[in-house]
Amino acid sequence: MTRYNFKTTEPKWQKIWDERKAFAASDDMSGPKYYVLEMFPYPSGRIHMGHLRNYTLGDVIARYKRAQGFNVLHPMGWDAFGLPAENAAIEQKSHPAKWTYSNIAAMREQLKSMGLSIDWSREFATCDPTYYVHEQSMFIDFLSAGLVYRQESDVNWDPVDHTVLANEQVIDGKGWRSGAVIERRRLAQWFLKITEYREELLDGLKSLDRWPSRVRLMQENWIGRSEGAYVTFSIVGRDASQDDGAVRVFTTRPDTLFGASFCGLAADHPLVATLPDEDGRIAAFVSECQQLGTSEEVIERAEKKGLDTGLRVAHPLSPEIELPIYIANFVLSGYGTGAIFGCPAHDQRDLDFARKYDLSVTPVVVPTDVDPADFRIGNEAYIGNGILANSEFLNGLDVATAKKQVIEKLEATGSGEGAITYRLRDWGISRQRYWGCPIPIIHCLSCGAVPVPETDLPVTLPDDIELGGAGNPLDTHPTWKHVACPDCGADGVRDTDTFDTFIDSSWYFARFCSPNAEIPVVRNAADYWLPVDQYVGGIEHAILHLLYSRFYVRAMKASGHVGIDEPFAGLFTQGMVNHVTYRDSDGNWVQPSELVEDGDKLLSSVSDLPVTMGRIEKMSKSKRNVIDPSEVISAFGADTARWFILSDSPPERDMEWTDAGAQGAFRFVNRVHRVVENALQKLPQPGTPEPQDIAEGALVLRRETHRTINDVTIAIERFHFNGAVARLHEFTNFVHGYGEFDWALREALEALVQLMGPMMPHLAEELWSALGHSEILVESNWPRANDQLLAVKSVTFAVQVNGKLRGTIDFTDEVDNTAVEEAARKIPNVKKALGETSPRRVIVVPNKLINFVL
RNA sequence: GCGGGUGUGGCGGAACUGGUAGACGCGCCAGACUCAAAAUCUGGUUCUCGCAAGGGAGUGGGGGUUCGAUUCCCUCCACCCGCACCA
Repeated sequence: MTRYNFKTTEPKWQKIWDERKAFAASDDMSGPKYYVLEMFPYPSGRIHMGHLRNYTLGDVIARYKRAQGFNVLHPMGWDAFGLPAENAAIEQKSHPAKWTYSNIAAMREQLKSMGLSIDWSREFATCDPTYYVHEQSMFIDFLSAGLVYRQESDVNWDPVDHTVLANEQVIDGKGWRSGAVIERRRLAQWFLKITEYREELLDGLKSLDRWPSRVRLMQENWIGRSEGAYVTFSIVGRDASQDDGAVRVFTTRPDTLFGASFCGLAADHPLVATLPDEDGRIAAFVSECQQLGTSEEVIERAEKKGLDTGLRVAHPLSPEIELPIYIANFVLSGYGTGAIFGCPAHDQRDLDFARKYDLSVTPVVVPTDVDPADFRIGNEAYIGNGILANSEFLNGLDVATAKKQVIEKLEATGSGEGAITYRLRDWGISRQRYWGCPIPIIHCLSCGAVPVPETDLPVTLPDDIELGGAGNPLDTHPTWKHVACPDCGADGVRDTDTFDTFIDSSWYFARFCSPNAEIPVVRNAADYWLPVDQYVGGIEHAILHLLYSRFYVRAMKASGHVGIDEPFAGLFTQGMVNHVTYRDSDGNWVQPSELVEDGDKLLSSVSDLPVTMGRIEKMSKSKRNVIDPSEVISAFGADTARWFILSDSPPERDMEWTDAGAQGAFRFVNRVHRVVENALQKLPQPGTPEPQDIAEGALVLRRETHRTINDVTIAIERFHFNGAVARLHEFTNFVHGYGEFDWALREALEALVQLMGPMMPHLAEELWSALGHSEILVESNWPRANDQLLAVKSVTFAVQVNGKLRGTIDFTDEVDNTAVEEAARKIPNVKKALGETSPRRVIVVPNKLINFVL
């Protein structure tokens, strides 16, 4: 018997699959389809463990569904535009396209070595003009559908490099390359009206029952719908009919209006600029607020601070009450109106603020079981439900009714109205960068922004560019942007921005349905294949990519490109791949490959210093705890890598990559090969009919086989791949003990090989062929469990006294409750525990357990 | 700060709708084979008391519901993730 040689076997089967086009999705659209998609990779140059995990998970599903008889679409492409290519090009004095395409070639080879069941004939890269031409034409479609507009918006501007920076390129307020202090600049940019679909996007989440609930929740929070009211406070001593005569606030708690003790303005609220500021105190406070940063986290965590503007507003419903206006650092300018009224008794931030500035705290909602006269607010705001008090006409009402009535009153007096606001803002898609899809617009002095005519598409990127200089290469290119206006023929200028790369990934799944079509999407192909039945990817895309894509298909539907609302019917979010970290005694990170054993100590081969093991962390270059999947594949084979990544950890959770685990998987690969090879001579020919008489021992094996088929099938359906792996281990151990019962043994081994096929496709193919099959495994059908063999024959009852286990009894056939009780009482241990007393109750759970309650 | 998640042997983890906690793997221990090692095979492995039969404790801590709780409820602790344009 020969040892299994993955080095020759794996490429052999990859070649055979390739030659047979085994994974090409069929054009015959009559049968049931299944579209499996993993998030396509950014071509960084090498695959990492995250890819290995992602594509293994997707491949298990794809292979399983194919065996179940589905017409499976499982494509692969490249999210090929983006900033890293530009950075690499600058560093290597090369061109982003060259870098990108050579990375694609390298990564394609690596992915192929994993043995994925991918239809490579549909591959494309988003940086290819044959892809992005459709993006440009759809942008023009969206423009005519009224889903696009242009507006000034803030960007991070690097005054030294004359360039716009992404947020991640701004470190401590300075440009990452130039080190210059970053300015906020307003540039005219294109926006997609995602807010037009906010209700639908929110509503649609309810239908996505095969999405993780936390992703739905994150999107829900992101959209941030809140019901409340606008309330206008007129400024004492100013003309309320003028813009600067009143403060308009948004509140979700209009019921607490009588508990208001101040108004707060965001630092960049328009009113702030109109305030007299002789001593510069306001300017100083505003700049302090702006330095705080803009993220919600920072603002919410910061100490609540304010500055009294000296202005007073009148309470809209009792004008005799006057409230101070503060500029407050915890008021967000981008949300609501950028102004609030503060009700300290019922909002923690407002309470912290009121205590600091000694403002009044009047409770207006009192818990039902407390006398209003006794209700005091300490250091915690009361945000619960209750009955209104100290609130004139609202007194005695519950919160919901009070909200309704106060809104009616505000509307009647013209000082406010009920409203719904959202946190979601429109999607700014202009990027002042080279390596992206050019925005197909020509700016003309007399005609304005004119779309490039369909016949002139694509607008391609110029190749002769200078990267790394000052400014955007498209803008500084001598000729590229100068073109005639398509409408009037006068001198025009191209839009020199490119699309946000999230646009590229917002419709690629639709393109895979008809990847070579002259139009973006062929309707009947899209109608058949979409939506994606199972999408697999990282949780890091929970909001942006997934929300943009959900919006994008709605926009595509509005312009007739597709007929669906939701792009991804099922979503699976995988966990990260972690690894222990090592540091030497100087604190330098040490790679696993640099470790040397010295007795029971570890040394670094680089520094010769002792090494200690640190935390288990996400693989990252900076912590030097990266394991290269390609090295694993060349050392142990793809099947081992796949098997290990599927075993142990549930796929949605973070997993730890360990060398020992990989070794264990490798041992199992060889063990399965050995177990099957050893049995081969004992087996009857494939296809031998089931014998009439079957020995009791063979029946036991058959029952185990069919239970395994059942368990593994259910485990795969539920994405419990670690459970499927464990079950196959168990079954292999079981089969290994059998040396006879040849017909049943063949049945068992065939099931084993088929069940492990989605996970270890090469070994499974090899053994399937060794078992004498002429057709390849991927063309065989998934095994079916025989219900008769699944039926429970023997059962074990747990016997408890007062919930404590005192013994077990086995029955070879079904029994009734009295028989169980009778048998249970005979167990010596039980007898002892029961003593002379008769139990108060006897609880019997069929086929499970009997419990005597004393 | 707000929102969400996780917590089970030495380790990764299993346990379907409340029903024998620790499947399966790693590691470790013992044995077989071997001149020896590796590989392989067999058995054991939650802690604790006990020679044993058997008992006690045990799923982050505390409390509750129940005949019975890893599972449901309350509360506390620890760690992790998200919170605006980065792929």
